Amino acid sequence: MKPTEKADMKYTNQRVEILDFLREHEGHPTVDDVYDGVRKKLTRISKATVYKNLKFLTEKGLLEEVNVKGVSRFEANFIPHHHLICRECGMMEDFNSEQLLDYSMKIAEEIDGFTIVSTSTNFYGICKKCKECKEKT
Amino acid sequence: MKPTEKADMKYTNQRVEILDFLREHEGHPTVDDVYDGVRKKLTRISKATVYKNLKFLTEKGLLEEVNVKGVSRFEANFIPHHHLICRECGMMEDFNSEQLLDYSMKIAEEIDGFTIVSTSTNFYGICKKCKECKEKT
DNA sequence: GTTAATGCAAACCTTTTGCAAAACA
DNA sequence: TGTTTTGCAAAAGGTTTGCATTAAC
Repeated sequence: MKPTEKADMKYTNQRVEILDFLREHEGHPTVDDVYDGVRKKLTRISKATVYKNLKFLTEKGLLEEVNVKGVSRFEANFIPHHHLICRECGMMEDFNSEQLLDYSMKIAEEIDGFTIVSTSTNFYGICKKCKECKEKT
Repeated sequence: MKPTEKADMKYTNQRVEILDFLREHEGHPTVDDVYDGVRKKLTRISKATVYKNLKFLTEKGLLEEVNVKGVSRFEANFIPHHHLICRECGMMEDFNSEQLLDYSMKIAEEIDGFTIVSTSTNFYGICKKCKECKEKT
């Protein structure tokens, strides 16, 4: 937990560990991933606490939430980026393109009646693994 | 139901009504929206049937599924497009930009190990309604 | 000391599943 | 007729909530 980010909230062990976990794991962890990870340090933490904190921290703007196939995933990454999403297995990977961000935001500026804060492009397709699997059959 | 689209499947009343409903309602209906809509014509349809068909039709490629705030929404719109999503109320609106699609697909072609089929950019922000609401307080 | 957060269990909501009956091709 | 689909109810996730206890400030 960096001292620079003193948001208006109580810094409980649970909250700090959840934030730290997400900052150390970039792979879009699910709630269960966070729960399992944090439980290694705080063995008595409850899943409800994880849920409550993930929601709280998302509302505070400290986390981003994405939903793939009905499951919430979280990230503490503040650099805007895009996603590669596999239509087969739901696998999700970050993908960076400064150009595309710039381009999207330029288009966003021209939209009326909607104040755009951020953009994110999802690239849907088939990942290497699933493609190889399919070719075998 | 257009006769041009004879996919390899049985055309039950339920299935046809679900497809027709989605073709007539462009506002990203939820499962419940579809259920309520279709039930006006087929009063005895079950929600399980709606679920099964939405999944089936999505796998057949006749529908697109998007997930906002943990709830699935469906569309029968085959023209690729983008979305304006309100961070406050979850409201979702279509947004078209041929330029952005072209640009994204051009970038997609350069991605290794992932076969990109389509792209979709989400513009996150605050809709007019929510903005006015917030300004009042 | 006051306020906010935790942990537990129960509740909730969305989605899936199993299976006998019915509908389609 | 053979196969797929339906409808019902039950189950299975994922997520939220209520409330007494505990921790933070």
